[in-house]
Amino acid sequence: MTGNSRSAQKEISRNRILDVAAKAIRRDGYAGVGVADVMSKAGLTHGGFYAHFESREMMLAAALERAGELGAEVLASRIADRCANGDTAVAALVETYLADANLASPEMGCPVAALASEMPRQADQLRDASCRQVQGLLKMVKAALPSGSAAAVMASTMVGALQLARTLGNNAKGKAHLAAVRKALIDQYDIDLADKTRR
Amino acid sequence: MTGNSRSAQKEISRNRILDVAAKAIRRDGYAGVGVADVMSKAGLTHGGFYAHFESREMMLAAALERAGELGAEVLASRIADRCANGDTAVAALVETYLADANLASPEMGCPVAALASEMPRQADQLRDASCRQVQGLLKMVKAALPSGSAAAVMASTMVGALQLARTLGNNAKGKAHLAAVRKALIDQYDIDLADKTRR
DNA sequence: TGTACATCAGTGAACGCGCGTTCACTGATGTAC
DNA sequence: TGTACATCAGTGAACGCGCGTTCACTGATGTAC
Repeated sequence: MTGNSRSAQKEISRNRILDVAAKAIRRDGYAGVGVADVMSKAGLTHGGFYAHFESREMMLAAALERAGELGAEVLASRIADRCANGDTAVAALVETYLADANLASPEMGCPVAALASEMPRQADQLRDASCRQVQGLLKMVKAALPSGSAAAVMASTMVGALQLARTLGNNAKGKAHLAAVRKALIDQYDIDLADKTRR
Repeated sequence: MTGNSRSAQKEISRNRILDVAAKAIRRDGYAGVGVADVMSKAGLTHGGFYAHFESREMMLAAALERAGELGAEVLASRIADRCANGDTAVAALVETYLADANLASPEMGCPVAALASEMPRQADQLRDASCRQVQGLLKMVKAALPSGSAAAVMASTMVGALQLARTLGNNAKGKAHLAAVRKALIDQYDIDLADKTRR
């Protein structure tokens, strides 16, 4: 039976582990996340880990997927709010993805921005999962753009901008970088639209 | 005396270690680089490491600096070649930084692209060194752009594009991503220049 | 110039610690009769 | 309904391994006389 209170409890535990891990990988990177730490933050002991996951790597892949879902949810709802307030889709996307608040809390944000430079180095399963996250991000950006063709640039710019800003620091330097990129992207899209109108 | 053959030999060793490490961090990330591995690839045993560096982290910081120098050299010479062949500065930068060849060999390329998502997580010394690399990249990009203001976007885009492409893989998907970004960036700068002429 | 001594780059064994993984066990939940 | 047994999520100790770091030692190079 699948509706057991035992198996229901187990699934609750698994979900708690994944929520903890989804934050952990974005905050500390794949390499910074340990089995014992995740388990203890989920209120469990490390011994039980392998009842939930085949290996640490499988857990990381599942955590990445979870992080992608959570990140996309947050992003989508904030973008919807901004659009409801009159922003264009592009402006809403840029202002949300590159918000100053994301400097301080990578663990709540986009896993691609948090992990991109580690992604190409992972073993098959985790690497494939990472690749899917990138494709998901590209798809999401494509949906927000007037012309689909520029999605590769827009996604690359946003991911890169967040990473560079985070490296510069959660301070004036980092914020100035984000602000410059936000402004340039939005201005550029205004010009693009104007351009198209002119032609 | 500093001109000793002993101390000269030591400096040669230190340089060999740094060259090895500068490649290693770009290929395997900070987290993937071990003291023993670097030393053995430099033709030494691990015991001698601490005669050259105070700690693993100090070595990583020095290796990052070395990687930045080497990466900038390679970049500058290829850009100069392209400019000599008639490319604009922007086109030369974009085509060089986002060349397909960089997909396969991060260990020869820009350390910021190879390490950006790990950078914000490092301890003080390494983090500061990482920050300086980002600033160096921004400066370099600024020098190649017609209007300095867009350097933040251009640098972010190039770093992000290379990371996303590497995650997509050294295959058709990754190459298509790079090609899309190259084309869009160069087209955009043509438009920008035309725009400025018009006004 | 030659000899005795000092220096020091590099060696290789050992250390301690953290981490992924395993496993015997526990006790609460579910099942059979 | 109650009792005996089976299941299984989670516990906690132990394992083996890798890695950063330390240290006594070696042998080649440099110095003093």
